[in-house]
Amino acid sequence: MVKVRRHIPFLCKRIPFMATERYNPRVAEKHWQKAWQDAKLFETSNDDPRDPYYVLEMFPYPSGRIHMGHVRNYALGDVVARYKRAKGFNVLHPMGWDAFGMPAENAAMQNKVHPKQWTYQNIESMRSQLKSMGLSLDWSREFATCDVEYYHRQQMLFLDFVEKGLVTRKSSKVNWDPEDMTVLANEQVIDGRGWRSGALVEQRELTQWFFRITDFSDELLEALDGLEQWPDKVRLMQRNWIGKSEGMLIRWALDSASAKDGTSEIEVYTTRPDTLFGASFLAIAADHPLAKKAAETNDALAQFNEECRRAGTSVAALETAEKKGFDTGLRVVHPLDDSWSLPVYVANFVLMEYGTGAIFGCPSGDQRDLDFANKYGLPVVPVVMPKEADAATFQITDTAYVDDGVMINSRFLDGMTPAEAFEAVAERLEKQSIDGRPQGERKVNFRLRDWGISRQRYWGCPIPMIHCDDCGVVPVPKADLPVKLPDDVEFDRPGNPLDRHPTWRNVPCPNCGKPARRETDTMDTFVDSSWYFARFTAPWENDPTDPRAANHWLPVDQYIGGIEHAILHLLYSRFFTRAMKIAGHLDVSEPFKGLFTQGMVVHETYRHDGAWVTPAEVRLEEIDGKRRAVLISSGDEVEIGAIEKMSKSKKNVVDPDDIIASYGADTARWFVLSDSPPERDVIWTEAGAEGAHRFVQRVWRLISEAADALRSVEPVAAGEGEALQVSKAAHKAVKLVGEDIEKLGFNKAVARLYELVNLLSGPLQKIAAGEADPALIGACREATSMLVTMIAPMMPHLAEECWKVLGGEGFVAQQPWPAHREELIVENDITLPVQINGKKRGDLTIARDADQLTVEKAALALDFVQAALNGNPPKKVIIVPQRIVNVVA
RNA sequence: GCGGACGUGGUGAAACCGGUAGACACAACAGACUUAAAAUCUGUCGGCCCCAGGCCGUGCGGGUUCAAGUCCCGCCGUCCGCACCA
Repeated sequence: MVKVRRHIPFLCKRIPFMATERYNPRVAEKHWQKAWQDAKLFETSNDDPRDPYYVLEMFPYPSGRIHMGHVRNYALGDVVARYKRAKGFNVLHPMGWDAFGMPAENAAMQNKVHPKQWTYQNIESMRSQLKSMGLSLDWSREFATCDVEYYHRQQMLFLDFVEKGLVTRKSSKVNWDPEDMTVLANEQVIDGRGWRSGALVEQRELTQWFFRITDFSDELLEALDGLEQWPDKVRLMQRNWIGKSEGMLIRWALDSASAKDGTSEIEVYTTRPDTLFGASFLAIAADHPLAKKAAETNDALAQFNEECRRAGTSVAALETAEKKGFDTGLRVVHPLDDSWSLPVYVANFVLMEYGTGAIFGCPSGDQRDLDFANKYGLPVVPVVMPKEADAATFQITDTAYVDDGVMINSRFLDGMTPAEAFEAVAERLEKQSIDGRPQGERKVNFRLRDWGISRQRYWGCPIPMIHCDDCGVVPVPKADLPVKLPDDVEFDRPGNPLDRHPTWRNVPCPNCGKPARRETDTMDTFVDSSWYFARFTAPWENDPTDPRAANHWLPVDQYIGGIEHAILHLLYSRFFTRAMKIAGHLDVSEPFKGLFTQGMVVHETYRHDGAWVTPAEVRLEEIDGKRRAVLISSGDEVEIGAIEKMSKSKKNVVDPDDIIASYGADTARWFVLSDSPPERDVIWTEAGAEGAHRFVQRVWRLISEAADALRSVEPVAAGEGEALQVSKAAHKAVKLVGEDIEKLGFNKAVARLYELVNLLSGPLQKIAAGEADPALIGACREATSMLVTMIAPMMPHLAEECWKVLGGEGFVAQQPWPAHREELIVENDITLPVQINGKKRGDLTIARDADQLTVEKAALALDFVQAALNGNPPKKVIIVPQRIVNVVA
């Protein structure tokens, strides 16, 4: 038995089917999209008196084509937007383009296209792709972040932030490619080498612009508690990212032999002062001033420091690398015992950016320190042990003990808990002094660093500052904004074309008029996406926002996007909103009230002769229950690989254009909403898409064939018989589907709609055949109206088509969500499962309002209960009202 | 390395606050219709057995409970983020 399925079936062959034609999405979808546009149905007024509701999906990067991830993201948001409109809200649902960034410059280098041209062309084609999805977007508010009109306002905001002291300049490290003479992004560094040149990448210090997000560390952390409509995991990720810790700064004196020219101590930050007696070394970052100084007279150390700098700037690279250290030869004196001295190492896992760039290592209490100590033969003294362990024999060899317990080998701390020991050490060190200052002080530390926004690239928002030899760094006067990107640039050489632009760079100083130079760094693209949601509320304004409009719409009621943005984008936007508030552009602190993070779209991978093959080149067969894949062109068998995130490199991509062209947008939307819960990954399968499409056709067939009979009758809920079952099912579905959509449980809403259609199919076929009584027709008239209104947020074109054939007025997109009647939903009798000793043995059907005693009596009278009890009284009868009966025999 | 998640039939999943495990769909199989195919419709569909019944079953091993997919402890596996990709 061989079954063959083509990936994309062609539905052009029209098959006559009883009275009606097959639904043709290609015609219907275009028609309704135009009709909505002509009626300006989704253009939103800021003055509408209804309650506002702001739905926003993360705007796309214009890579050129939409992918299935976009389809899923925007389908989810569109359901919410259309549903909320039906619930009577004035909905704002805008769209724009996150249009600055590296790919445009890469394209410029590779294909000799100007980034601007490349970007705007991509936007053109992606806009028409998005429009083919039938999204209820207000396109009149559209903008791209690379529009001068947008980045002009971003420059205004930047200057406001400078004025409010929210911007600073300081030195920070970048990946430097010595061959291409250019700064590389982390993703451009592969195994420590530049992706293009292959040269070993170095770390270089550059003076760069920063937003002072760390001024808000505590505020951003505390306010997370108020974000109740955010996923817990995102709040937790942000909490960990901000990384508040309560610890101590401890000053360690260098011993007399080590101290030289002004440096007499090393300041260390620790969260575990309680483990001080377990210390066996100090470790400092390669960029620590002392490491640099020591390297001046120690070539081997200088070389080691260089090696650390080559490791790249990403934390992941540092931490996964083998832990290495280099003994500086310096020694420090233990703060609680001046006869005890410890060695000072430079270590590759200590970061200058965190704390003081120096740590003390307690090998018994930290796995990393233990590995380090074992490698370099340093002592390991256990200082915390589990409560029940024996201090005399407790030892640490390969695994550090990191849990709570009792202090040992720690002199005056012995017997205390670590928390008590923390206090004891803190009190002592606060009183001790070194060089006239306390040796230790309590300090709250954050892992969060200031936000470096300088990028040495062309395709970004120019930072509106001017460098003057006499006046220093001077802001561009607001009247001179925008600082426009020059169009006449070349990408024939690596590096930032703004740096070598002959005229753009040279300007008179706005202060003194002498020749000066523009800042040639542009802003991180995260800046662009940190306030676009506010700009959407009044994109026509000359100022960055119209505060009235911003306060009317913000915070965004429902924000939807990928989990990959859980930390940076969302944290930066939260900071930006606060900064804009300080600058008077709006009066809210949090940008997003509700957040939803959707999963990815994944697909099977296929390989042939070691090369990846696209799904479109493959035919799937099933022979004797075994799935196999063959190349359409040659018939060769193809290896079916793992299911992975759709990516160009693995070629496991499905082009939404192809899907929409063959099945229509409604099928694509329905598919991505079905089956998988939206927060989880969804596997795109061709069979699943066909199944979704069959449902589209089925709904159309059932409704259009019965439409003639339905059109002329009044919708009315029935009181008895088969018609009552129809009414009950419809009213119940209205209630449950609404609840599911409110909770963003779209897969469950879809399942309930399938259920309703399954139930309606018999009666509707009867009506089409002219065999139904008036009560059934009336009930079905109401039920189909309800069904069509309910599928409208998900499959808007099909719904309009059905609405029309049923003789509905106007657009279904403007219909209110149906109201259900509670009395049709409540059942008089309920069926309770009856368990004996926790195992289900049967059911009990009884009046809904029966009291506990009645239920117990009825349950005990059941024959299988009697049989199980065998004449004995039950030990216990547990009745959970409306849920279950459990008889313990 | 650190941080976060996830794991239920052949597959995607559902199961509210600890209360009928597998709703709904995909795939598969059987039948109806058809000259045939497609489409459509009907039925079966976790495993095992002594099959009107029963036993086992939610990654693995323990525990709490009248009752565990759900709570607790310990493992195993998969995926995501880590500050210049967006």
